[in-house]
Amino acid sequence: MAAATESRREAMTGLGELERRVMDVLWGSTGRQLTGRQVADELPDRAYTTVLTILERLRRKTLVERTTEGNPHRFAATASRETFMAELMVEALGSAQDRRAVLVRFAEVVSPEEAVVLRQALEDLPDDTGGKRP
Amino acid sequence: MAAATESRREAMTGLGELERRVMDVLWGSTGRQLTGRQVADELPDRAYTTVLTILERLRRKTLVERTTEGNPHRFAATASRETFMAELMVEALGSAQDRRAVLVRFAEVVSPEEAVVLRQALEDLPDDTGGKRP
DNA sequence: ACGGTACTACTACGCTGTGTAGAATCCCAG
DNA sequence: CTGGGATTCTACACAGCGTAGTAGTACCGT
Repeated sequence: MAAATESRREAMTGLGELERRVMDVLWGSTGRQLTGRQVADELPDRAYTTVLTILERLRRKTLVERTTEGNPHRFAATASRETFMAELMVEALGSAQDRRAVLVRFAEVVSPEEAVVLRQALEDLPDDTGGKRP
Repeated sequence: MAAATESRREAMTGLGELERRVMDVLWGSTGRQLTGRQVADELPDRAYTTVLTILERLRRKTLVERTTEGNPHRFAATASRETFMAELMVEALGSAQDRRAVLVRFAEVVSPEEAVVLRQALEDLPDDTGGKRP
């Protein structure tokens, strides 16, 4: 099989298909550290060594960390899925000059439900509500 | 020279370095349609044909559209930078199961100034504040 | 102590995407 | 109908991802 055919929708994360699946396993394990074997078992259609390679590459990308206590190394995601996604969003935002405009556009583009959630989340912030202007 | 060395920060957009520069030219031209020549002139360190190739690839990705009136084709971005970025953010959001959690995290992660902007943008929305349910 | 077993590390290869650009072709103006 | 720019075709190098074998290493049971 081939590799990167990610129609940019998937490329969003900057990860390949299998890389994402591996991260999903890690994220899905309630933050618990998993051995390479355990991760590989969740991906039965891939060879164990393949999964290990991916885990190592993910480690280089600082998405995964490894605890080397005893022999079976254990792997865990360095950030929760939510944090990762949120950071992704912030990065997208950050690469624009006019963040303001992007945010406005974003507010327009998200679904109404999400707008509500977001509004709520912003209100629940410990921070001030008042007139900050950059 | 080599190609994709985009440390995932840049890969965010799913675009390569030159592709992004080309988009920047297009976005920077106030939405005006530019000929391939004009775009290439903004990127003096690249060959004209190189720029044309990129433009064509961008067109395949539906990021750029071409108007074929007369001979000098004219190119323009299909969406504003802001819209593109905002869509990118939405995509990141959409690829998570728990959009709610991501949004909450996002609210926490953005800078206070941006939180304010976002809040404002959400309030300025023509939409209602209350309970929309599809 | 020795062999088996499991784990890790090293190495390699094919495919696709991006950057790069020359070559070939096309089309309009003069 | 000819020159010159514009457009399209074709090609190549290199990096990243998917894929996995092989080799090296540590541990465990007998």
